[in-house]
Amino acid sequence: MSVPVGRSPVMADVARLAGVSHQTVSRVLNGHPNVRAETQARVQSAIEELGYRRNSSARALVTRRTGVIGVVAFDTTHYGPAQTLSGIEHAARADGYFLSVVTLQTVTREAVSEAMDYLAQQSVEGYIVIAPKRAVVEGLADQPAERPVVAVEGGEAPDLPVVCVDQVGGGYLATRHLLDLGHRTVHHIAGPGDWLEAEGRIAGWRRALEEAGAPVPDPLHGDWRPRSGYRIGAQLAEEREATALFVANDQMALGALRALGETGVRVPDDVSVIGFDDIPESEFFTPPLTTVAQDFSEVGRRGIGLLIDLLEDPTDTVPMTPARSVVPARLVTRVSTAPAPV
Amino acid sequence: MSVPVGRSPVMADVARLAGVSHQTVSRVLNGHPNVRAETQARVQSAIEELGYRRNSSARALVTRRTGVIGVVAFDTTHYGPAQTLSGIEHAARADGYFLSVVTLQTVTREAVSEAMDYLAQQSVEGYIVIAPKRAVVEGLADQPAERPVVAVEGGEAPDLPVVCVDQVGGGYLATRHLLDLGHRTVHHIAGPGDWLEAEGRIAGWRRALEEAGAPVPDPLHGDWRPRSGYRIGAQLAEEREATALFVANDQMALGALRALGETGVRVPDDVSVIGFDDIPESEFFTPPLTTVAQDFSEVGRRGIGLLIDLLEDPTDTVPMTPARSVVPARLVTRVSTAPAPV
DNA sequence: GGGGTGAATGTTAGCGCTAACAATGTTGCT
DNA sequence: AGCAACATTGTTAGCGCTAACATTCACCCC
Repeated sequence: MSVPVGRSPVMADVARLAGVSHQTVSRVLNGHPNVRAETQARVQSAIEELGYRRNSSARALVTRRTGVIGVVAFDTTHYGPAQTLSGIEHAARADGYFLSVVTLQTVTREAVSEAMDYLAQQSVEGYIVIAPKRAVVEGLADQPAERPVVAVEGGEAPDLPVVCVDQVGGGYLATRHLLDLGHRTVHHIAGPGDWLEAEGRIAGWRRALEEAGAPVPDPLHGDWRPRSGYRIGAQLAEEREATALFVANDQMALGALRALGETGVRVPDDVSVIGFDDIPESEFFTPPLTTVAQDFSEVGRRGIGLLIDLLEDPTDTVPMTPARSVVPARLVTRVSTAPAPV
Repeated sequence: MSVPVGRSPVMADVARLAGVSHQTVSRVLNGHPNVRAETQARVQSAIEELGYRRNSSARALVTRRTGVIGVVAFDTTHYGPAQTLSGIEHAARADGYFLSVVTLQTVTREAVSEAMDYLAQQSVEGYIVIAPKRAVVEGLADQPAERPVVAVEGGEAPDLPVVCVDQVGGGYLATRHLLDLGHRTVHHIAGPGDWLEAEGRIAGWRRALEEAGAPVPDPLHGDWRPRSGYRIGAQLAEEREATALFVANDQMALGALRALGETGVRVPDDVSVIGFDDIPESEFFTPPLTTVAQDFSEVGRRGIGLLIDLLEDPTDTVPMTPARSVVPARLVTRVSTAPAPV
């Protein structure tokens, strides 16, 4: 008896040791109700004695379920995406699913569909795609869709279940905050044009300005990175016109802060600056940055929740209007914003 | 003919359409040499016509290979770990492996072994464990080790293949840089005591000081986060003793920079500050931070390389001295360090 | 006491694939 | 021509599991 050498134990080994059929072992493993408590205990201890572990491939082959969710992520060096991924991972594990992750260098339609193809090789049951660009979301909707897909940060994706942070609301919140402080208008350093998050934040900013009857300056587009914020910030500092600046993310805000500081523009005395994301560093910028926080973990959780609903839904029908879940943004007030100079 | 409805096509369907046996289809799929070009083309087009995709579970069942590598990561909200994960992911995909990731909230021995257990359910072929704490590495060495494990950032793990950045060298580099600028000694804000990276950086710092015959102040331990750097920085500013400060990561350096600035200590005129990590933000700190860069992607690549060697090594013997790969650190000079005040 | 009921267990048949072997056809060489 | 060697294809068995059905047994009720 004891532990067989040479190969790892299979169900039949456990069955033999426990003096039952392999099917009874299977029943114990799957929590089937009609097994005598005494039998169950015998099987259980045989499992432990042998260190038996069920072969997931064999199981998947017959159940036609792998329990694997494919995730297409990108650019996990940024705070937001990394946090979202982490939220997805925890939620998935809590529900007993495994995650297979592909991270993309470039966020294009082709790269995404290639990644999904790669994941399909592994028989994932469904996908979560972090889709921050319009082109990606549209490409996603075109896909043959053999398996459920949930888009995260997919803006107002028309035909796809989506979870996202309320970017428009966040942009509105930020702008409104500055207008409430008495600024005549608010300039905006935006993200790249094709990013949905950038679009949403612009929309919220514009709405707040229009609602208040304030002039709407042209938004200035950066590339999310500190350097672009620095460049645009330097330009604004030179023009000496803006008194309030809404920057579409904290990294660019950092660059802008630095450019302003270097040219002798005081923040917040001369210019108020507000960011977006609330990265851990922003509390310690010079000066500490007022910003808009997003609950990325919640986005991940809801994304997984939505996908699992789709996977386990017994009715095979796709609902007319795909589910849509919007997580609110939150204003975090620190030092970089102050009443307009008189 | 055409696409069968109701179920996805299997190898037999392709075989029928192409007029061959299913085994020939298998041979084409596996790139077996002895298949006539014409047959291969016929099979290929049948595959495309049906949209056939090989069932990975069935394949894994018979080959006993899942092609899945389990990754135990933690705290992917920090720059370094997130970057490392990304490097691992790209390298794995390039070699045709899939990644199943578990991220941990707490880095304890138990959490790691639980995570590995979870991954074992999915029949991963091997593990990459990001093991930044001594306890974790030791726990890893105790594991039954049914499958290969590679530790990343595991310091000088005794009995385990390890890939890590040369933390000692990096600490030495940073300290040496400050000593070369004429500072009498260098104070150190270290990471938490049980972190291997913190230990390594301390060791390098200490070696550089001792080598130069400089006094060795007590290292002050933070928790990697900006706030702790701020607290310790404020304390140092009050003491007015240090002229050179080596901070174990950029986030704490940011906090220290802020504390110094608030108390009127000028950087680098009064105090030089050097960080570690070279996060994207550090170039735009006030002032731009001199720091030590780590090539995380390279770490990920080497980690996967090592593991795959282990997986595909035909000899089953574990080498006497496990492989060990050390990636050098690199000094990035910016504005926050300057010659000692006279 | 007999038959119906349901709980507990066993037996059998695949899931879709690859490995091993068997059976062809094809070539080159004596 | 005839045979060996090899290239090409087909046939069969089985990986380890679960679903479906079959069997056994205890129990209950009229």
